[in-house]
Amino acid sequence: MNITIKDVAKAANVSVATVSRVLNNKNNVSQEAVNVVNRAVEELGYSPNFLGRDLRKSETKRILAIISSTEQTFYNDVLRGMQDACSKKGYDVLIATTRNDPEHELHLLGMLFSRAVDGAVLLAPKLDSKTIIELSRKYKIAIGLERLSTDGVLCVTIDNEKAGYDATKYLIGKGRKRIALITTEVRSQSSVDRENGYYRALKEAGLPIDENLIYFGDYTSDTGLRACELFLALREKPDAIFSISDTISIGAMNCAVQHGITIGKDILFIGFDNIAYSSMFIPKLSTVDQPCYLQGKTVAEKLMANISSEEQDTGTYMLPHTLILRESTGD
Amino acid sequence: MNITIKDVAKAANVSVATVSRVLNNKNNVSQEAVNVVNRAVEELGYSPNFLGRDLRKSETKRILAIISSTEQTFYNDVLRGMQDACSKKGYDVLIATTRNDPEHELHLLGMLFSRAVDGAVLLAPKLDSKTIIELSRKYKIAIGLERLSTDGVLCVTIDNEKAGYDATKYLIGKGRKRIALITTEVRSQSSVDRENGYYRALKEAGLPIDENLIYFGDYTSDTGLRACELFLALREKPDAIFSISDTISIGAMNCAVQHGITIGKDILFIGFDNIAYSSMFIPKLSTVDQPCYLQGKTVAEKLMANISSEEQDTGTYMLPHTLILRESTGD
DNA sequence: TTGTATGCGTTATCAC
DNA sequence: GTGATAACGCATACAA
Repeated sequence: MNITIKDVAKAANVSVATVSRVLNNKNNVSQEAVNVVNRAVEELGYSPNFLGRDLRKSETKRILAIISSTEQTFYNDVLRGMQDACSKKGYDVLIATTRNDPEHELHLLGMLFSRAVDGAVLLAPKLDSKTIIELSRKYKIAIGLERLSTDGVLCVTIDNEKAGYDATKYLIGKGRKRIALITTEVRSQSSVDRENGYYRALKEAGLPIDENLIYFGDYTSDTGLRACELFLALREKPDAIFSISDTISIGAMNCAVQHGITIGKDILFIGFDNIAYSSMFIPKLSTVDQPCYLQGKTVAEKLMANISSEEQDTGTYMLPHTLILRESTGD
Repeated sequence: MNITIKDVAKAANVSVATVSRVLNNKNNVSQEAVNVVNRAVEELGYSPNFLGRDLRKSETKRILAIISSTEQTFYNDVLRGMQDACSKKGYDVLIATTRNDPEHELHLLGMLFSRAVDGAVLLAPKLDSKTIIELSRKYKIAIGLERLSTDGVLCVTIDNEKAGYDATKYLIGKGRKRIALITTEVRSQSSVDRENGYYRALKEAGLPIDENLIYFGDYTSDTGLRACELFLALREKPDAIFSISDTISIGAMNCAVQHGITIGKDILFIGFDNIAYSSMFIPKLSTVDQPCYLQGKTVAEKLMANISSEEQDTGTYMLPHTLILRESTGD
């Protein structure tokens, strides 16, 4: 049998109401009551049951961060940003992983529907836009590191199109003419945006778009390996490779090194995300840095604002990115 | 105002009890009731409030995995193992990060005390053994990837002492005489165990223990960099470096490469954890593989068993590790 | 098969 | 300043 507020009340010889008041630091209690209750709490080893409290208050002070998996190291900073923002307002952050299964993502959102959390941040939504927008009308949902193709739900992200453009344009500026792209089969908006930036830069420079130089895979280093292997088998090899994630780039560079390619000279590489390992790899990888911490902090703040307000902010916010130049582009 | 089971009952013209029965797939309901209730649920867009359900049932079917941060990529497999085991039994896994703050770890355990979750797995406990054992008498707690110096709480780990011994002995077998160790200042039992294995192997081979060859830092690649820098400044440099984590090793190898050292010949490297990047680094890193997925699966299974049983399993279980040999040891 | 009534542990609203 | 007591949303024992 668990110890409840009733037991404490009995032990302290006061009513449950008084115990509750003491526990919640209300000001309309006598010092004596505070003392006697605290002593009873201590003696009984009581800790309040939040299920009762949450039920009564209809809030949990918890928000859920839904990520694909913890393998993507850059989530770490995003989550740190969320936690910092949340703890400031008395919220806790819980994390759950979808493993890229839209169905499981929906299952996790069940925690939101069933009020086990007050809100949810989708950091790699696999559900379709329509479903998400539908849900966000009823529940407190925000999207981080990503945006929807259509408007209608709070998003905090970067301008991925511009980022893809910047990276590609930089390679063009280095005199590169055959710039390959490694992207994902999954049509996440961020991937599509980065691709579009790549296309725009090529077009602007009057360079042709060569389908042989575009590879569709997943976010793993294996994809990088396979893509690079294919590229190097071409009669006309690429002189630069832009990948939409650092992990892919690292796989691709691995392959290039094995083929005796001199990275930063024969072929330039640019990745995306600026993960910790990107600067530990030899040679160091040039990449696009997105402000992970800031995006996490911002999306959490805006979500909490939505939670405690009637009017809902459904805007899309784009934070600034930065091109980081290292050895893999000869810098 | 939220839609509750009452609203559904009213709309379906049945009692709340019947609605509840339908929702929980009880068999003692007529097909007609099922139909009418489901239609009402659909129409109203009702989804049950778990706070009520959980409170009533005194269980949440959720367990909490407490990790230091999501930056440690090997947690991914551990969590996958936990999730697979849990979903099989209808449990959800929530993740929360301590950021290496024992106080915050205690705060997170508050979710357990307050019954927001049914159990918790500590994957990098920073709290002292006494506190943990104390708590585990009252709450369902298990420890994964780690053990306590004393007995008293369910642990699933590997034999870290043996693993440290195996790694060091392998280096000795390669003819190495000056084997350095990079470990952590934090006295986690796993670190201490790995160190002790290192000492035992040296002693057994009649090699002296040289304090200049032992560096205490944290789990980051920066620690590896700094340690290696110091080692290379010694008059008598090491001919092998064993680190208690791959991330450290990668930092150390980075430093070695910068100094023109030939890895796998001048100096051999062995890491720990077999993270994905260890085989992507050039040269590929030899390491100790610990069965992350299996440890996660096992600890979750045993914790759930404890949750649904009177008698508590407080044993320590050690799963087998493997030495993975790659280029950094000249293999 | 169904409905009524009770209680899970807490907070909030009263009256005192 | 304090104590009864009524909610919160749900599941279930019991009665019908």
